[in-house]
Amino acid sequence: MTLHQINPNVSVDCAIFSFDQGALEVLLIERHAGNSEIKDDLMALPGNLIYEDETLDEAANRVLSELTGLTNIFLEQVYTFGNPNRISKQKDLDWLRAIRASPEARVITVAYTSLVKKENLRIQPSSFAKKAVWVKVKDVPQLAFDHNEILDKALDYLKHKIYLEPLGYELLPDKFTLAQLQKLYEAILEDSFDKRNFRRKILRTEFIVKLDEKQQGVAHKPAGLYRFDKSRFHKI
Amino acid sequence: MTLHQINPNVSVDCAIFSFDQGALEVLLIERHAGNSEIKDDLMALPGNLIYEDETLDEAANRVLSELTGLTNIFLEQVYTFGNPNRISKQKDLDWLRAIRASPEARVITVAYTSLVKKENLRIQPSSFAKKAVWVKVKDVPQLAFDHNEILDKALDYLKHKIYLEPLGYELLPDKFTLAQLQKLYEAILEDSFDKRNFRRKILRTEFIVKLDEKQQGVAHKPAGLYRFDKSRFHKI
DNA sequence: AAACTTAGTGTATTTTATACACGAACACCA
DNA sequence: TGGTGTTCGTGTATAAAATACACTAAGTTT
Repeated sequence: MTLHQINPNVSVDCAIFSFDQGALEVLLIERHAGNSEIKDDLMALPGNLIYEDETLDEAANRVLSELTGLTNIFLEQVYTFGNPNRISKQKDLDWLRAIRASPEARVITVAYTSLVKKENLRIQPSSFAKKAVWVKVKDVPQLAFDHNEILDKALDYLKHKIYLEPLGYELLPDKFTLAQLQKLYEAILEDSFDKRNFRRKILRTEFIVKLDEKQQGVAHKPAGLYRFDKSRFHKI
Repeated sequence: MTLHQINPNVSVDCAIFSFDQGALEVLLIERHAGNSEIKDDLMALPGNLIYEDETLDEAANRVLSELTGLTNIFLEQVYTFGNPNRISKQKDLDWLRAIRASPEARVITVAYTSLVKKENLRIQPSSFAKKAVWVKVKDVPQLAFDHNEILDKALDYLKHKIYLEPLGYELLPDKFTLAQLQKLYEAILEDSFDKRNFRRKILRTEFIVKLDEKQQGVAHKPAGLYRFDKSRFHKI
């Protein structure tokens, strides 16, 4: 392992979303400051200082991977937060003193976001993440630093983005029902839609294609399964 | 004047747009490194390192004001650029050595953008800006650092944003014709539209309202003047 | 076989997008 | 003063998209 010099003034934070049982979730870590005695610490978005020799995108991937074990995630930059007093809660100050070489340094942070299919993932916290947990967005508690604000911005970004691209498939299993897809849209946009109109609109696009398969093991009429056709999408 | 500590790792850059004679323009500065002998230097977007005790938004406003004299501009954050080798052109290195305390420091930069009505402005370059000039976006030459890339990103941001809000009025005089507005949309979106359909769409919104006045001094049928009604807009 | 639950579908109406061409108003010039 | 040049300003028909709305079908469970 090579040594890297750390830039004390710039960090990245990642808001990673998944979708489970009709609700949006975000990945949070429980901080763990080695042998310090901080109790009941705040949860946080995975994030850390960047190295001098990596791009911001690379930093986001590395930090996410170090803290949660997630690799090869396509992260997108959302916004940069640089309020000089974004580090002011006592628990944050205590924590920085426990783990940082320059705990007093002003840090501006570049927020990244991504969508993942929870089912495929094995999360393996390490570094200063004691645990990494999925928390329903509706149930997110007070977080470290300005991470609640970062989370809100990432959610706004999602809302805008879903108008431009069919994000759905990034959060759902490879085979999914239209009801699942509709619930996902409803969760992201915090709205609800008419089933017939939603289906018409989705199927008009022609890159959500029907499979010759049905849902299994449900106590009612099974729904047909669909998949996202990437090649058809990229043609447009 | 109070003294401020400079953060050597973080800068802001501003892409300020205006509209004149049917073309989009961007404000560039000619760099001026005191008594150094750099010749034929590259032009740049107005930008500089931030102070430790200001927010990023404040920094963008201050820097813009110091370099160009523009004040009270509503700047919006666009994107953050942090490639470790974004400073690699010889002219940029020479210039940093002439003006910076830590010329070798890695700098990540937060890009901001705004739209201004050129007619109302008096531009007064100072600090290390020898001159500040409006350059047609189509004619922008090679710029310092990664400023061409920043400019492109700001233009993309504009294109997206004009779908969401009627940006037009920020770039046009208070009273304007629909033909001017249409040219503005065409310049930003790099497209052209049917006059009747464009008018219909604009007037449907109800916050572009007709005045009881006509264009003066043109050698043809004078166009009616319109204005943007902010209060009607904010109701929606 | 009846009850339960979600799946899946069609039609009518309104709104928005697109395509397209000509007379009207004014300034200028001969 | 009448003709020329130039941009202004408008209407209609067609297609596409958005919205509102309710019942039968296909399975499982009891």
